[in-house]
Amino acid sequence: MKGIRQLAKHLDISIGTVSRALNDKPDVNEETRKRVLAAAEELGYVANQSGRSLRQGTTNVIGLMIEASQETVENGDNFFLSVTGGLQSVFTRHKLDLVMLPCPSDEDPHEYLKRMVARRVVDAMIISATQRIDKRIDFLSKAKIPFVALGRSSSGGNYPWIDLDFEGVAACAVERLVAKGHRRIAIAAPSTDINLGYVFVDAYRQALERHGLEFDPDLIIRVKSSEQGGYQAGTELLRLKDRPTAIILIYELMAIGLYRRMVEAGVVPGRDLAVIGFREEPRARFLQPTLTCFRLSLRDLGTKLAETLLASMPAYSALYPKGAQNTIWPLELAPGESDAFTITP
Amino acid sequence: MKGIRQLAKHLDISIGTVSRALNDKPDVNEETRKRVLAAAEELGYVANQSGRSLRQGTTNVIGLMIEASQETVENGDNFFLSVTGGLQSVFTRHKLDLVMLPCPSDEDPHEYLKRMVARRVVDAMIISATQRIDKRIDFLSKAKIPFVALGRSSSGGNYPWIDLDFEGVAACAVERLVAKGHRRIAIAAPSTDINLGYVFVDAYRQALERHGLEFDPDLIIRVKSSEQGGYQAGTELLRLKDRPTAIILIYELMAIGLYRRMVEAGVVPGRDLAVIGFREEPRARFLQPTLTCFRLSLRDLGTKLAETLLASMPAYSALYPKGAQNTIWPLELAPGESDAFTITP
DNA sequence: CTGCCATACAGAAACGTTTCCGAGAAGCAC
DNA sequence: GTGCTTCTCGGAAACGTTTCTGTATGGCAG
Repeated sequence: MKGIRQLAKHLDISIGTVSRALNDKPDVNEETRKRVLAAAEELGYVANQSGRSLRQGTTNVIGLMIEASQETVENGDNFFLSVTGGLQSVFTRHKLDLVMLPCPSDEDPHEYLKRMVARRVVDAMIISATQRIDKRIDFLSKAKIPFVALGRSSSGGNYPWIDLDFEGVAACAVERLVAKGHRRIAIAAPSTDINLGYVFVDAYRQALERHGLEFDPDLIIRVKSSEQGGYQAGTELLRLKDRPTAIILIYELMAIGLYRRMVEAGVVPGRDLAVIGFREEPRARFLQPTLTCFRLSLRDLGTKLAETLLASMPAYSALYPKGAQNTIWPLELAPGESDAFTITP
Repeated sequence: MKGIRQLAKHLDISIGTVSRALNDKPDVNEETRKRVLAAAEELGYVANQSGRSLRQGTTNVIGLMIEASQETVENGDNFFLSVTGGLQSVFTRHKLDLVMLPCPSDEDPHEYLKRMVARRVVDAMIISATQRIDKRIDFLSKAKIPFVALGRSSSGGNYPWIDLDFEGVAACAVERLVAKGHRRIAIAAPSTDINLGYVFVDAYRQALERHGLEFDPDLIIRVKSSEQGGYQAGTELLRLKDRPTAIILIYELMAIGLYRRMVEAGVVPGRDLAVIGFREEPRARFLQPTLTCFRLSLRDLGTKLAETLLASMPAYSALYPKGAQNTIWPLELAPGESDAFTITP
């Protein structure tokens, strides 16, 4: 005989009363409640989660699914750790715990998700790295499991998501460069398999057209989102005839590699080539000349994710009014020296 | 009425038999088992984890605790994701699931651990970023919760841990440099608060003494384990009178910053200064000249961690014989060009 | 036919918790 | 005294699963 029963016997009180006392339910004398709390503290009693979950049909655990994709591992940034900080700042207010669920690389992410959800180990899910067509979204919608996605997708119709403001960033970057007289603006981006590689480049194209500039497919340099990719992008850039005078990097870590390649070729970033990076990256912060880039708080993004998720959960939706369930997350321009290069006609 | 009961009714069989069929227990006709499995697949039945945990007293979940500590953040996500790959390769064989438990930065890691364990949400724990004195280890030992630690500690007496072979690496690096004629060998390391900053430098000192070289405290450059730290280390190095001819970097990411500082000063790594990095880091892989460093497979480290843990769990110890429960994980020298610089007397 | 074993299944208890239902006691108005 | 709340608590059911115990069946030896 363990658990709440022992605690009840120790207090000579029924287990029902003990349970109500511990869970801040009414129908329990204030003095009794104090006695119970004191005894629980003294005996180190903590409710068994399995029993509670079984009875309540809820686990009070939110899952953050993580794919150990090639890209994630290679980039090796603190993306998830930073986001979890924001998530937890919200969840702890509601006694919800966050667990990160790493999908084994040899298991289909969709199957993994199904397994985790079917076993009822979490109440709700946060998924990221969404594909343009993502079976997980269809599944979660149909199974009526509360979830929120970091990233848009064409799947599933209307569902809660948050995504970065690629359009805004691309427009801002292009406008800034055009204002400095640039006409041939290259862009380094990953392949179109990845949603970002598609959406961002499309936004770039639209921005160009708004400024009456022709869209030259040669100026799209498809490389990996890494330092090495940046180095390769530099090589590609140097090879282009009628060389561009500016380049937009879709992932800022590329800047480190690009700088290296430029220095090797005697091209000085900021003086001979304007460079703008997309997302702020701590490791690129010490570059000289400093990089013009777009900044966002991953922690704040995390809190917004959490709030969006809770708003979609019946038990919490009262506290987090169900406004727009989709958010385009804005980024802030952080001007640096890397795009100082100005074309004077 | 849901779950196994519905499945049993659908098959017109008792729930006991269904349960045994699903769990590969004896006392069930082979044909019946097939029928049950087929029906479960058809109806999409998956056992509710709460019910199962409650009955069995076991959750089949292993927790990997993650602290958003200084060191962790610098390592980045890829460190843990690589390790989880190895962990899961073992766990999946036993139908164990891995969850990562990120300790909120505003909660005491020890309290967080206690909470997770007391609620019986995991059967066992993997902890990392161990402190020289670590309350978690004492707690887990006393509570008889199976666990394994990545990193040594002075706490808790005899407990299962795995740690990297700092001594071996320091000895090998020093020996290699001494053989090339170097006499003044600097080392860039984090502060002694971090276990690594203490143990590694101590091993370096011992290695020097074995070769009859004097230990000069000025040659210990205390910087952060980051690119920026490497850059600072470069500045410090250049300032030293009787400048060292070689430097050992305790974290390879420093090399990127160090290289930059050296190039700025007209010092060519590998030609004018010998450089050896401690741990291989994908982000530093493209450096020129290539870095001499020590390599380890994080994935293999993960499998060893998992095996060590399972060996300490009664339910699995038969399969993973309890050998030495402590492992000094060896690293492999990956020779590059960065330490080609040789002193000829 | 009896006795005995092995096989295959049904039935029920148990895991620890929450929550529903009912009831005793006390207070108050009539 | 009766009737009606209000407060506090005890008892028991329920959550979904695993596992223990019992039992019917059939085969086989005696």
